[in-house]
Amino acid sequence: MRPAEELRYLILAAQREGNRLLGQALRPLGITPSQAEVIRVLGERGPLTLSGLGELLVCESGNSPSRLVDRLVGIGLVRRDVAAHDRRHIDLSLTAEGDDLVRRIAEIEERLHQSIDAAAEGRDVEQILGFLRAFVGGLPAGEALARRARPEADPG
Amino acid sequence: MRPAEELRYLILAAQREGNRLLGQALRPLGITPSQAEVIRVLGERGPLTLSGLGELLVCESGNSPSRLVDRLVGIGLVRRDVAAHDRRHIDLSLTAEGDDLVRRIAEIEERLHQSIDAAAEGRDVEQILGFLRAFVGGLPAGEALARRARPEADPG
DNA sequence: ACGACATATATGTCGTGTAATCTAATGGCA
DNA sequence: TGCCATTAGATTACACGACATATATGTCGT
Repeated sequence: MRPAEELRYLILAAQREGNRLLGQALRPLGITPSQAEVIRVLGERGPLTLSGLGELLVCESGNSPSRLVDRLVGIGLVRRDVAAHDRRHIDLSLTAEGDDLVRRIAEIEERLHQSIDAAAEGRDVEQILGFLRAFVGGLPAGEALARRARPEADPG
Repeated sequence: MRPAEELRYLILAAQREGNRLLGQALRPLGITPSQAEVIRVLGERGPLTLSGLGELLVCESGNSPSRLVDRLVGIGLVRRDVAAHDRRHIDLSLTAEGDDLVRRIAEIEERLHQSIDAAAEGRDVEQILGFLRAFVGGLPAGEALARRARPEADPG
């Protein structure tokens, strides 16, 4: 198997296993990894419109994250209000209950990040970051992440 | 954003965008990326039982890939026969039509691999491979890939 | 009023994880 | 030998996520 193919499958495997581990860790909170991403983004950048949120999410890159948000509204973690100045827009913000989760999510994610650090131990992380940034650069999910990780550089 | 977190999201972004690109490229063949993985594995290692196939798939890690295979049987690319010696087992093999697809899939994947090579240009691929292998080592999807990439080392 | 465009929602298909269930084979034991 | 519990393999149901597409609705320029 040529290196590029192994790399492709390794990325698939890492994403799937990481998501599975995170899902198990988040289960006591009653939310999924994608839902946790929404809550964390709203906690840091909220309030946002639906499409504004979509531009910051790595999951659910292409479309508006309507259904994802619907479930969070359904379980009382997110509030959605029609914007006064433009009724096409939806203002999304965390409820008090959602706000409480932000910190607990961050703690759970931190444990995952520590296992990532362990795998990166003794390796040149810049090589890895550079490769992945080059691959996703210009693509929707990559741009969303760039807006999250380097918000000042956002020309939009 | 700390490096481990960016790494996590970069892996998510790369997997999603790569899968999206591959899905578009495979669309003319009428199959999805996961289905393509099944066909390539059956082409190289078939015939296999359902659980034997499951042990070689990076997608669909935990369970038997019944549903995935069902769709391939439905569109006439895979044949399933109950094993004579043990009726719990299912023997899976490619139909002639499925066999024809193996090469065309390989060609499409090759173009994706070239864009992976482009992103890896000038970078130490061993650093990247090492990190990802360490992260998924011991986890189901990582083991499946190890059996694929390094079949001789499979201890059974 | 009309059309172009942006925004929001709805839907269909597929993929994936979990868990429960079904069936077939196996092994222990009277 | 016959019975039963256990194990293995496969299937199914449910929920969520993701991509593509279609549709409805609102805003703005003309």
